[in-house]
Amino acid sequence: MTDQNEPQLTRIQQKNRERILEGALTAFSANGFRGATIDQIAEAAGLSKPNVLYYFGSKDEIHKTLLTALLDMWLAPMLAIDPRGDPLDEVLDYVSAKLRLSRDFPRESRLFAYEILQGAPHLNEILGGRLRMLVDETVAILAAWIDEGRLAQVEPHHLIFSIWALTQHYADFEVQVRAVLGPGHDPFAEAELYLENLFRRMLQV
Amino acid sequence: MTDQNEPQLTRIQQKNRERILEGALTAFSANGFRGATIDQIAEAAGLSKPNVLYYFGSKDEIHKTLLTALLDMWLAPMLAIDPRGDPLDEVLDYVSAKLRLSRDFPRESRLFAYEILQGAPHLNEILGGRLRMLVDETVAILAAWIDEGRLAQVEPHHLIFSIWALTQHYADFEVQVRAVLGPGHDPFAEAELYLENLFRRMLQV
DNA sequence: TGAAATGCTGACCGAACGGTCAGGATCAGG
DNA sequence: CCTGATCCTGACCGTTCGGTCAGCATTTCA
Repeated sequence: MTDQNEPQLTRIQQKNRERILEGALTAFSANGFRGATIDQIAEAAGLSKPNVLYYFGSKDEIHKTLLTALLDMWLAPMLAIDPRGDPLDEVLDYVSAKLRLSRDFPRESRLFAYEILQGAPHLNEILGGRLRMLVDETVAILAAWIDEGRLAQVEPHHLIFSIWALTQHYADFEVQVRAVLGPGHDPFAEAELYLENLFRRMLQV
Repeated sequence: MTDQNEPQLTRIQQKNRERILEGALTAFSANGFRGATIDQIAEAAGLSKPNVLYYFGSKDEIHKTLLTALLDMWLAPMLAIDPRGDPLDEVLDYVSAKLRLSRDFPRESRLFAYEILQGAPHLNEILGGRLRMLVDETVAILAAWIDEGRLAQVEPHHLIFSIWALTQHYADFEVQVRAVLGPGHDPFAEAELYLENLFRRMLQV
């Protein structure tokens, strides 16, 4: 039972669609949806503009495809939280994993940031649907831990928000972070230490 | 010695420039620089497009004027940190003030977010210049407090980043926050409690 | 090997956009 | 009331952009 949603793509289709999405990720994350042009995407992908539109019907479709394809990667670390694990370790692992995503996939982070800033025109139903359900499950786990006295009393929704905010900040506002720190700093390495300290202090009972 | 940088504006100039900046703030914060059009700005300001360009030479000039005019408001709470005050109170007051800015001026917050995401093309020299100096001063205050044992040992730069990240998140990602929380929540009121708790736990010695 | 399917492109289109300009309306103040 | 400065606009311009299309090239597979 392999995934047959997109009925078999040819070798060329597979390669070129991938190239386009890769180029589009660079373009969209650098300039936002309206700021990026199909020509930019085409050049980054090494294809002609009409050829890009041969594989994806419109600029919008490329954008939508990118966003939905990336959502899973973005949400995966939250799913990895194990209700049977040690509460503090689980949260700290989540923070660490999310920070690594920011470090290794800043373009993806910025893509989402643009989308949410814009008012999430493409993700609106997902935010209030799948994402909200996923968060609710995680909130339930956290609430149980707190009830059992294994985690300090904090509001679980906002705990999650704070993890998102703090980790994504280092990708989305990287320019600012680097400018303020000046040269000779490794923002992500420092953030790792700082955030572990922060959440440890806040969540230890 | 009144501020005479802009040699006296007429009554009409003053009113219309203000209208344009107000309309531009709405347009830019909703769609980003490239996403906003001069026509949109003109309509929001209740003026014709050529008239907008009569007061500001270009779209870019409007944007730049907005950004620099807003910077002071945005940085003011950090300047209000008093080295002679109680360390924890001072930090918590700063957090609270910054969160109020997010609540009351979300458009301004989003405007900056777009600018930084873009790579800060208009603010680059400010980020590494005035902002960095301002942060360095605040860092010095925080470091002194930490040295004196009046604040827990945390890296001051990243403390400031975390305040920015956590407070701005509620303005910039408001759509996501509301979607995940669902109806019947007051994100900012909850955030106030949560963040005070967070920073109190983290910073108390 | 040949023909059908797939892949690709140059040229082009219409709309949107930033910006200009000539000239008319309005206002300030002597 | 007159005049010069300020204010405002319709019409227009060149460019950019998303998207189309006719037709040629290449690949696939029987």
